[in-house]
Amino acid sequence: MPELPEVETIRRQLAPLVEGRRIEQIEVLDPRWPRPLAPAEIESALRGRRIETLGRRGKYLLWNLEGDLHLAQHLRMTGSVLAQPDGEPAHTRVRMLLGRRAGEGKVRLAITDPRRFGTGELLLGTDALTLFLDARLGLEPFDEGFTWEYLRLVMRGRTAPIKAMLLDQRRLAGVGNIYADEALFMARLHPLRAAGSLTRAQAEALREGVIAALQAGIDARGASIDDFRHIDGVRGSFQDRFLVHLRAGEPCVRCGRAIRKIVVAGRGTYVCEHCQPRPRRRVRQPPPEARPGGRPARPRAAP
DNA sequence: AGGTCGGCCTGGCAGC
DNA sequence: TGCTGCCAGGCCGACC
Repeated sequence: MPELPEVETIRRQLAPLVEGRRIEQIEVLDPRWPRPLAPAEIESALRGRRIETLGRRGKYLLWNLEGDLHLAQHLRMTGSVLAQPDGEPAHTRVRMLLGRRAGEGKVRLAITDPRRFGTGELLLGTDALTLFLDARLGLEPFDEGFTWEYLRLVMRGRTAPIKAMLLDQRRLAGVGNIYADEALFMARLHPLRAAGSLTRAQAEALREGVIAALQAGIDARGASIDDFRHIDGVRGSFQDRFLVHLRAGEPCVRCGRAIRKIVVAGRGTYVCEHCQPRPRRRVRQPPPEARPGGRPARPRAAP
């Protein structure tokens, strides 16, 4: 499923192909894709516009168009963007024809999405785009502001499992199920650990694990478990380098013990319970140095 | 108000 | 073999 590394891979491949071209034709075949707009509405808004830049924020692919118009595309679970496909790919939801650039031919694009969870939202103006994104997304993991302090700040007081917090896009943008498992393994943290219980050293390890897992995913041009494809239909290779994800029963690369599959936050979760020891109690109080500002303890309700 | 769960959606596959 | 039904999960809204 496209997470930050997969969307970034698409962006890097697609940007040099589409930037500077005009959307000559667009057909939105799935009425759910542009909601709340109707296909005809989004088609007429996009037709004839020049694509200035292709960006990314979290798992959103951002088509920045002339006239300060922005298309925030989300691939959700099974979306792909294919360039110059042979014929009509299966499950095509959007077709585009991009105009010529100096000395080059036109470019055909197909947005495919078997499960039809993907969306394309239209935003008029940079302010509207920023508002839209910031309401949904926390810091970018590669932003210099993503420090162990930030991590502990957004986790402070939380009793939900650390994995649930990593998957919460409003706290940290771009991490999904694959990279959460990989990052927690790298940091030697059990996914069920209460998010607010991390020590400074553990928060530092988690920050490094998140960045290392995402960078490894980008370097391998994403993970193709089933549906994710590059814009030329080629698969990514990160699925061959998973440390724990989808490796239930296989030996841990560090200790050799069998990796287990459990369910955390309703998601299939892979863990080495030797390297990532399971927490003893549900809630663990953070150590005193974990409470910057000395936030007073919340009074207990009378029984 | 934090935390959990169901719905969206369809291909793939286990089980009968 | 062919059918049924369950599972996968990012995100959002409903509910406790």
